[in-house]
This record gives sequence, structure tokens and C-alpha cells, in this order.
Amino acid sequence: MMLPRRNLTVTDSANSVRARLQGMIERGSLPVDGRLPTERALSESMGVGRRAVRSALDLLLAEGLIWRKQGKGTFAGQAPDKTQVLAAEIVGETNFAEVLEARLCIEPTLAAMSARHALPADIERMRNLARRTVEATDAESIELWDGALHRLIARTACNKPLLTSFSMIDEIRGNESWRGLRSKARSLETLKISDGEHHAIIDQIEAGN
Amino acid sequence: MMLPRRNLTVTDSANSVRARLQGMIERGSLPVDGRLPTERALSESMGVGRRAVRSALDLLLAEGLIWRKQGKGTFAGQAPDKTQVLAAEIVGETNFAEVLEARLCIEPTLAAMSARHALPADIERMRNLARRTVEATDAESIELWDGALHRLIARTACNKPLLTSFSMIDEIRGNESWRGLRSKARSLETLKISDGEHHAIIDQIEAGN
DNA sequence: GATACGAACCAATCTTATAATGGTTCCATC
DNA sequence: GATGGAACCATTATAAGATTGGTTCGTATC
Repeated sequence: MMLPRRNLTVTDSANSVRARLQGMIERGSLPVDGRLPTERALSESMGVGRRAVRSALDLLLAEGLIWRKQGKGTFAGQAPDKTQVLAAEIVGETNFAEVLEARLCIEPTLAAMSARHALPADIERMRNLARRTVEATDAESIELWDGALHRLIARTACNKPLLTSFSMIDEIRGNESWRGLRSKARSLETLKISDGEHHAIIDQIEAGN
Repeated sequence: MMLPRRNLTVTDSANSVRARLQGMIERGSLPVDGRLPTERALSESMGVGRRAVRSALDLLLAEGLIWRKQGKGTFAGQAPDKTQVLAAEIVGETNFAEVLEARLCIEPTLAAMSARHALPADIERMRNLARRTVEATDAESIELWDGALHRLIARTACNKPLLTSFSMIDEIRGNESWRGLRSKARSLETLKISDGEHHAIIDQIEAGN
């Protein structure tokens, strides 16, 4: 093992740690709650400084693979949102048209905010999700990838109140009892917001508009 | 098993306690959180048994004047709903600028929806609230009436998901810890959205735009 | 004998103190 | 300049004790 190039110093040890952590995450060798070892524990077990561990975690955080909370810990996956209960309460007091209206109010703003905050890596992931959406064949897969794209845009908008609102509305929309309505709405939606429009939106976000 | 005619007998001392408690509530001689003394304290201070106190509280509970929670206490008014809980959860994960952005996203849409659903009586109430807002002198009153106007517009929009989002964001905005920031934001806001603009908005809603 | 009071207990919550964790800064070393 | 180590800060978790509403039982007083 030789590493003569000291140029890549920042990414050198940190990226090694990142790779090992990513392996742990993807191997699923974590507690059920997805909790990672503490930074100090990782620093000791991997024989590197805590700074390198934090750099690695910063990378994983930017990739959306983990989330952290001071005083709580580091966890794989996405931060939990407590919007389910609220959504379940509302789902009986509204209808599908209202939910569509609400989405049309919030999502364009989220996209505009995302344009101001999204990182190149985020754009890359958006394009991947848009590609998976158009490549998907069955209705369930389309909904899965399309939903992931919308959630990614919402998350990269960096506005917690609006993100929570979006999550809640998205929870309502995803309600099981509206499966039939969703498929009908999707056929309308795919006519209007086709794959090309998806990429057009992402282009706008990338351009910062 | 046992529910004979305790109703009549208990009402004697219990009803007396109920009256005194109702007086306390309506007189406003309670802490800001509306907390009532504990059952044991009331029992001692009023010279009756704890059972009588509980009967009195049961009556007030049935009347909707108080709410209770085991291990927590007895409080005047209504129990906080889930949007308040959700708002309290995310108030620590956001900042004032984000809340302002979120409001600017949702409120214009709510006004537009209100224009499609508001009744003449609603318009009348809006004008009243706008008048009270401009007539108010101290900052606290302005905030009170202005908030009521915005909530009325949100309610008359007839869109439950968006109304819930608005309520949640409004709860965050009203957070106690941001009192100073709010007064600063208000001075900016009153410059832009003056009383004239309030009425202009209401005019638009009345016209159905 | 019915009712009310006091006491005790239970379950949920609050309060407080302590420990743990992420976030940050500083310093010594290479 | 980068790395590792240490210390400190702010937030959260955890555990123990106190508080509070919910419940039951025994006794006394009428």
C-alpha cells in the first residue's frame, strides 16, 4: 500500500473512511434504527482523526445517505418526519382536487428555492431520478421514482416549514384509499409534465432560476 | 356498576366548586398557560374532598371549558391540536427568514382560493378585521387583528391541506422566542402591506380574482 | 346505609442532574 | 498546510425523583 501523492490530502483519508462507512450502510450491518457509531468511536476504530471522520460524514450527508442531529447521533437514511399522523387526520376532511391544488401552490416555489440551494450532486441525482421515472414501465415504479424526484427537490429547497408542508401534503396524496384516483391523475399529469418537462425543470434549477 | 343518583347529591358541593372555578377561569386570574391548581391543592384550599373537586372538573370538562392530562395538569380552554405539536417540533430546526418565505409562498394562493369561495359575510368580516388592524395602536393589538385577518382568509380558501400548512407555519411564526424578530419584521411589513393594500386584497377577493 | 373524606396506590408526565453526541476551536506535530 | 489530539460548547438522551390526574379502598359522619 503506497500513497505517494499528498496532493489529494483532504479526500485521501476522509474518502477512505467514507467508502468504509458507505459499505457499512449498504451492507445493512447497522442497528434497526440505522444508527452509526459515534464520531469518536469511528475515529478510534478506524485509526484516523475525528476530523477525517467528520469530513467523510459530511460527504455522506451531502449525498443524502445519512442525517445527523447534535446530541442525538448519526443515522443512515433520511430524517424522520412526524407528518404522518397529521396527514392521516386530514385525509378524511379533504378531497383529491384540494390536494392537487395545494401541490400546485407549493411545488413551484420549492423548485425555485431549490434552484438557489441545490448542489451539483443534487442536480445529478435529480437527473438520475428523472431518467428512472421515464424508464419505468409499470405504474407503481413510475410513481415511486417520480415521488422521489419531487421529494428531492423539496429537500434541496432548504426550507423546513415548506418541506414539512410538502411532506404532509405528499402523505395525504399517497394515501392508500386514493389509489384509483392517483392512477387517473397520473395519466393526465404525464401528458402535461412529460419527461422533457422534468428535464426542463431541472435545467432551470441548475441555471439557478 | 354504580351510577345511582349521585348526580343530585354531588352537585351540591361540587357545583359550588364548579362555580368558583368557572369564576377563576372567566376572571382570567390564571397563569398565562391557563393552568389550574392541582386537584389536591383545590381540595385543600376550598375545604372539600378531592372527589368533589373532580366532579366539578368533570362538569367543566363536559362544558369544554377545561382540558386535563394525566401527569400534566388541568388547563383552561381547549387542548392544543396536532399542528401546534408539529410546529413546536420544527420551530428549532428553522429560522425566521424561512418562515417568511413559506408564508409568501402559501398566502397569495390562499387569497386567490378565498376569492373563489368567500361569502359576502366573510368579506364583511375581513373588512372589519382590516379596520381593527389599522385602528390598533400598540404592536400587540396590531399583531392580534392582523393575524385574525390572515387566518380568516386562510379558512375561507376551503382547502384543508393548505389551511393546515398555513396553521402550522403560523404557529411557528407566533413562537414566543421570536417576539423581537416579529416586531422588526412587522415594521417592514407595514411599509409594504399597508392598510390600503389590505383593502385592495379584500377587494380582489370580493371581485373573485 | 349512603355519602364524603382521607389515604394509598397506579400510570403518565414533569423536573432535575448526569452522561453522551455532534459542532467548534485551539494547539502541537509532522 | 494538514493531521491528530484535546478541550470546550450546545443539544439531546438517559435515569432518578417529584408531581399530577385516575382509581380504589377504608373509615367516619350523618
